[in-house]
Amino acid sequence: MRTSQVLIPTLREEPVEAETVSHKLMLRAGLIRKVAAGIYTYLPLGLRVIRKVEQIIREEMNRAGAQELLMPIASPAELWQETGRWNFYGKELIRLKDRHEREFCLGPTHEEVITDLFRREVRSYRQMPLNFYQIQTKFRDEIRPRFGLMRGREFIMKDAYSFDQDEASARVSYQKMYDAYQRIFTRCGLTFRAVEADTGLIGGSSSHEFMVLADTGENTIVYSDTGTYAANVEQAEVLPPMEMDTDAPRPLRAVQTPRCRTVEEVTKFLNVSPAHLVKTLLYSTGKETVAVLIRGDHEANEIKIQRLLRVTDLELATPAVVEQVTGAPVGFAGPVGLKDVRIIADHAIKALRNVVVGGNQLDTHYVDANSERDFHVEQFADLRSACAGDPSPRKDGTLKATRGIEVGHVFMLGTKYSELMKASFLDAQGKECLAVMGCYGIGVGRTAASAIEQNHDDKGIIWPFPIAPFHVHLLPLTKSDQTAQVTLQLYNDLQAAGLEVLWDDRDERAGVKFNDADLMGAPFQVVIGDKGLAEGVVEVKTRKDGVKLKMPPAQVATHLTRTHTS
RNA sequence: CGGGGCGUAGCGCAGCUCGGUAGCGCGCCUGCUUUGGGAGCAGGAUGUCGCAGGUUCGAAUCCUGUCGCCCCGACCA
Repeated sequence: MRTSQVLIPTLREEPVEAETVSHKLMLRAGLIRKVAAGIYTYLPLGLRVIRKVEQIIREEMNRAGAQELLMPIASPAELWQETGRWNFYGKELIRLKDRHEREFCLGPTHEEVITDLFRREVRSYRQMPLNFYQIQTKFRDEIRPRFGLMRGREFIMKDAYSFDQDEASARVSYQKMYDAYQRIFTRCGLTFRAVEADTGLIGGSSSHEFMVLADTGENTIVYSDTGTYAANVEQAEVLPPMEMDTDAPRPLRAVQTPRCRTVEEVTKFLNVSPAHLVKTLLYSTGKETVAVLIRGDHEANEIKIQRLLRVTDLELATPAVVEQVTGAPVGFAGPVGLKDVRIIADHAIKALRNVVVGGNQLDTHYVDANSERDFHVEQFADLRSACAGDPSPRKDGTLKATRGIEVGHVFMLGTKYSELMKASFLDAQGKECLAVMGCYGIGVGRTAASAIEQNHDDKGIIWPFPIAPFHVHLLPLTKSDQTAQVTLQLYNDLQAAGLEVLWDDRDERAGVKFNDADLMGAPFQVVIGDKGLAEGVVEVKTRKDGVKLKMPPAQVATHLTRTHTS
């Protein structure tokens, strides 16, 4: 393709609206343009990348035995009411009414629609297992869209849904998708890791997220330094402490801690380590207020707390509630003498002796508090997030932490949707059974953006070959007949060799062409100019390492096909 | 939704305190020169100053409202 015949509006300056590398570069390299918050147009170059990622996904999904179909973007409210998600999904679901006042939503995901299809069309175990997928635009009215394609409100997703006769078979389907995902992200040139993830209130036995390792990731993952364990911190299990404090209990004392509210302030003032302070977090569940005790240097994990309490709604109590419950302003809550509130605690608390806790009174804390003697904990459980340095829950090493971008998620759904929507089939014994389901998502745009996060330098994008919008960027620098002739010849030769070629035929100076080519990030650049042609050569530059090779034009096609496959 | 910030030419910004002809750089158009890492000179085009009210002889500037966007926290591919 010739640059003069395609819209590639590169930007010289950094767009102010963009924060992350991938967002900046996607705008600067002319891949996308914003239409509204979290809603983008894919320009020709960006669309080529999207299509490449889609094609890789399509090939691997087909290879794994999934069949492609395409469901509608708009779906009727009734289906969503059947599963209760019409209400549960809340404001994230974009709703609309047709001319007859009938309610619809724009699909954020398609469990309802696919389950409806299954129950209408599938009768017998002989038709199973089944796995359907689609690559389609989704709408989620995100609270805060950001980072360009990383978190859009409208985005392209590959979603797949499997239907099996039983758990064992469902696990096979799940594993097939897991393996397909490994191949997909590997082919996209990403460094990633599959981690155990939260199964949330949906339940089910397994869930894995595929995390692209990048500092700009919105998730934290932990993994064993010597073993295979890896999980999202939200999910990662924390083992109960191995060793107990052996100090003899000292008598409880109240001390004045003027203007000390935070863990940092209190521990600094009292000169104790945060590991010997217990913070008391008050949570409202909608039904009651619960006190959660967490060691000062640990982080409460609200998902774990929700799971233990079996609630879907969990929020830190408002200052008014805190004051009502503790009789003191925020910052001085403690378990000692706390009335009418259940107290639950993280495992780590059990091991502690003589700790600092809030005094339930302004500017007051207790020191040398001990559980059972001074306060009663109803239940100890794993309630905190894992952190670097914790032992791996598989006992296969010590955990390390890193940031990740979630590009894919595979999920065992069990019978949640088949039960609610009565998606059943007849087994070999003629018995009616519920389909065991799985669902599997990949963010297409997010995958492309992640590739940029992992592959760029200060000049621009460095596309992995399989998803590059073009493989070769032809840069004729001079206007001689010879240059024109060689360029045209190369353009034809390289395309004949199966390479996708972008030909910068603009009347621009060398510097402009070089900079734009580096920005757009094709894996190879071929520079044609009178200087080289005088010696009978053109220059082949590899974007990744900047290495330049001189060779006769006739050798370029062979050289490139050999290089990129090696 | 809570907190912070911003809306002035295609892009990046100044002007706003203290009301009085709307500016700068880049880009764009024309011409000449230049041509291997973001050229030089000359000429030119481009704005309902986010929108709606109000105050005023007069509003980009002051007041009120509203919409949009960005950043920090709870969701997710």
